Amino acid sequence: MTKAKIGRPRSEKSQEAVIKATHDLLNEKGAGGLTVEAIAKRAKVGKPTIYRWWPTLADIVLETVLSQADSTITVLSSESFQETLRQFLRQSMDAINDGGGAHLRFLMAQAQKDEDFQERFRNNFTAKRRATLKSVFLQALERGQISPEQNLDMLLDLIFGAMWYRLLIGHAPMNEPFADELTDVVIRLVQAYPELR
Amino acid sequence: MTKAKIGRPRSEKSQEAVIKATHDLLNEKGAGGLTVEAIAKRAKVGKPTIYRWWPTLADIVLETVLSQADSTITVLSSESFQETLRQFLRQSMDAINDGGGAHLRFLMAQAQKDEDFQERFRNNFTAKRRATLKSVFLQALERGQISPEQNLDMLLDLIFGAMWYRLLIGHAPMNEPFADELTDVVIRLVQAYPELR
DNA sequence: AACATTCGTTACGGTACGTAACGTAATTAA
DNA sequence: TTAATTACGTTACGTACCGTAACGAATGTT
Repeated sequence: MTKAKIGRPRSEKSQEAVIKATHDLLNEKGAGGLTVEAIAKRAKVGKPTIYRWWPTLADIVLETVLSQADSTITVLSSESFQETLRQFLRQSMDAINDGGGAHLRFLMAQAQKDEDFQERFRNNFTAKRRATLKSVFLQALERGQISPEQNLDMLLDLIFGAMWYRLLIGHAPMNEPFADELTDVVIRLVQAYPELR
Repeated sequence: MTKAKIGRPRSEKSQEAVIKATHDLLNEKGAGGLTVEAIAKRAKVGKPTIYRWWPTLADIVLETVLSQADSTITVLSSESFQETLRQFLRQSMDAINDGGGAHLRFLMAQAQKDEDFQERFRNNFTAKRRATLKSVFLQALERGQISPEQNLDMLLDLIFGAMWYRLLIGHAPMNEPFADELTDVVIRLVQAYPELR
């Protein structure tokens, strides 16, 4: 309980206003055009207040993403492995299409220009997403639903890689057919040892 | 032959100096810190000269990449499909490790903030890389080396996606074991119909 | 010789950055 | 109640880079 702190407490109202303004600006104007000053103006908050709590513009966006991605994407592991995977991929893509794509694209872009932020992004977002999906595979392994000799990290690179690649390049949509096709490919991969069946 | 133009011709010396300065700055200071003014200063070239020939900083980097990626990565299709694919992936990763990684990371970052450039990047780089690898698959199909019912575009998303993902996130190295492992996964995928053998 | 185009230099207005200084507001400790 | 502490929003500042304009000099064609 580290509650009893001295001095004026942080304004939750301002914090939420910053998060909301960031969210709205990203969806309206895209990854370009997002600036600290625009956020401050929109949120009716002082610039120094923003810099007091967030080291970087990208960290605001990261918090914006974390404050909702955690709640929207849940793993329902009650059904078959194939269905669990399919739902995970569909949910991920839905979250991107429903106003999360601009956020992720901005984060990935900033990670390329700021090494320190790249690490925070990796530890606070990417690693957690990987861990979530990895647990799905591990559960399937325990249940004997997939063949045991898998390089799980390679599988994660393939799955998340394909999604990120589509999002970043923009050559094809992130829709349900893609989610289902990706599911089928993975299923084919993890059952690729017919002699074990 | 559109050669005979009136007026002072474009200075090849300045053009090459810009390309080289961009290349060096990217390798020395990374994707951050690269600015038009830094390039102009280093190349001993006027800023207006740069803006006359390149619409955007990213377009300079794109030309820098194209001026060498085209020559360094070649497909040798003489051997087996597996060997051809393995060599393609190894060459791609070698090019990234030998001073192309910062370039590509910068390009991908800019593509997220500039829609117009994203399209140029897609058409002039990504699409060509995809076409090159696709031709490898098509040749293997003609030769009967891989099973026919493949969604080639999905395969390309998986392969390029995994490589980009590793490069951008930076959670694991782009080395030969990764190239070989990726090769094996793809081989397993395209031969996943044992009843056809 | 006349013309056209590019060259590098210098200078400019504009935008966003990140911080400092200020007085005010809110909370805790004495 | 008063003092101490921390956060707030406003304003202002210097810095960096942007993209363009203006200029005279350089280099080519006709």
